[in-house]
Amino acid sequence: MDHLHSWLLTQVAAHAHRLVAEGMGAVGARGYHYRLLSSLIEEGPASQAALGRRTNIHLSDLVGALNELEDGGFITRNTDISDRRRNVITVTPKGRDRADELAERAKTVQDDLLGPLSQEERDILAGLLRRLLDHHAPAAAHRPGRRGDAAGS
Amino acid sequence: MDHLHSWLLTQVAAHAHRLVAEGMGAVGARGYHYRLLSSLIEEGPASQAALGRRTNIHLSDLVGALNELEDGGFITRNTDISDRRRNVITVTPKGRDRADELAERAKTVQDDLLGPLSQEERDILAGLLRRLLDHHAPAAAHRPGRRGDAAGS
DNA sequence: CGCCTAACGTTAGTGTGCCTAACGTTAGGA
DNA sequence: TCCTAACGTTAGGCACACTAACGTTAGGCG
Repeated sequence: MDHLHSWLLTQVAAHAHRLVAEGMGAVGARGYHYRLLSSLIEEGPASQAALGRRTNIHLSDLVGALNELEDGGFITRNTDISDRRRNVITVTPKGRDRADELAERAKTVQDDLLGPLSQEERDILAGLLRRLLDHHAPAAAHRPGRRGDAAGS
Repeated sequence: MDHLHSWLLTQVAAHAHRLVAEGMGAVGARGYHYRLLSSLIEEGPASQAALGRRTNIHLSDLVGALNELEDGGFITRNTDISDRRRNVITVTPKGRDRADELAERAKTVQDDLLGPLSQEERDILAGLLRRLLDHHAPAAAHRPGRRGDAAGS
C-alpha cells in the first residue's frame, strides 16, 4: 500500500513548484533567479559552468536566466582574462538587494508550504530530503566543499 | 540557515520527476498514465471531470492523456446515457495489464529514489508528505471518501 | 609549430507537468 | 423559457529539466 511514494512526492513537489512560481512571479522573478543569486552570494563569483554545477541548473538554461538577471542589473558578466572562454558572474549591490527580497519571499512560501508541520518535523523532513539529494546529486548538495572551481586566477 | 527548505524540496522533486519520466518513458508511458490507470482501478470508472478531481490532473490535460490511453486500448470512453455530457472512462483488461506493468516500474523507481532510506524513514517521509498534500489539496489525497461523484446510474 | 581534445558559452528544440481562456453541448433549476 | 452550471475539447503559455549542435578558447602532445 505504498506504491504511492513516488507520485506522492511529485504531487507535493507540484504544490511547492506552484507556490514558488507564484511567490517569485509576483515580483517578476522565478526559482532560477533565487537559486543563482543565493549561490553567488554564499559561495562567491563563478564561471557559468561552475555555477551550473553548484546550482544543478543546466548550462543551456543558465544562459537565459543570467540574461534576465543581467537585464535587471542584478549580476554582471565579465570574460575571465586568464581564460577567455569563461564569463565570471558577479553579483551587483542591486543584486544583493534582490536576493534579500527573494529570500524573504522564499521564506513566506516555505511557511505556507510547510504550514501543517512543526519545526521539529520540518527539520526531520529537511534531513530526509537532504539525504536523498546527497545520494542523487553528489555534487553541490549544500556546502560544496569543492572549491577551486570558481573564478580564481 | 534553513531558507533552503523550499528549493531543497524542488531539487529532490526534480530527481523524482526525472526518474519517473525515465521509468515510464522506457515503456512509452508517462506519469499521467500511471496515475489515471491506478485511480480507475482502485476507485472504479468515472467521468473525466471526476477523474480529474481524483487525480489532480487538469481537465485540459486529461483529454490528451486519455486519448493516448484509448489509442493504446487501455481504456474505453463511453458517453453516459443518463447524462450525455459525460464520458464514462473504463479500464480494459489490457489496461489492467498495463497498470501492473507501470506499477512495477513505479516500484523500481521508488526503490531507486528512496534508496538511502530505511523502511522506517520512508514511512516517516511518506507521512510528512501526506500531511502536506492533505493540507494543500484537500480533495482526493489518498482514499477520497467522497464517492457518488463517479459514474453512477 | 600544428593537431587534437576538452571545456566554455550559446542557440534551438523537446518533454513533462500544471495552468488559463475560450467554445459548443447538455442538464437542470428559476 | 431562460439562465446557469457542469462537461468535454482545443489552443496556448509558463517553469523546469534535458539533448544536440556549433563556434570559440585552452592546453596537452607529437
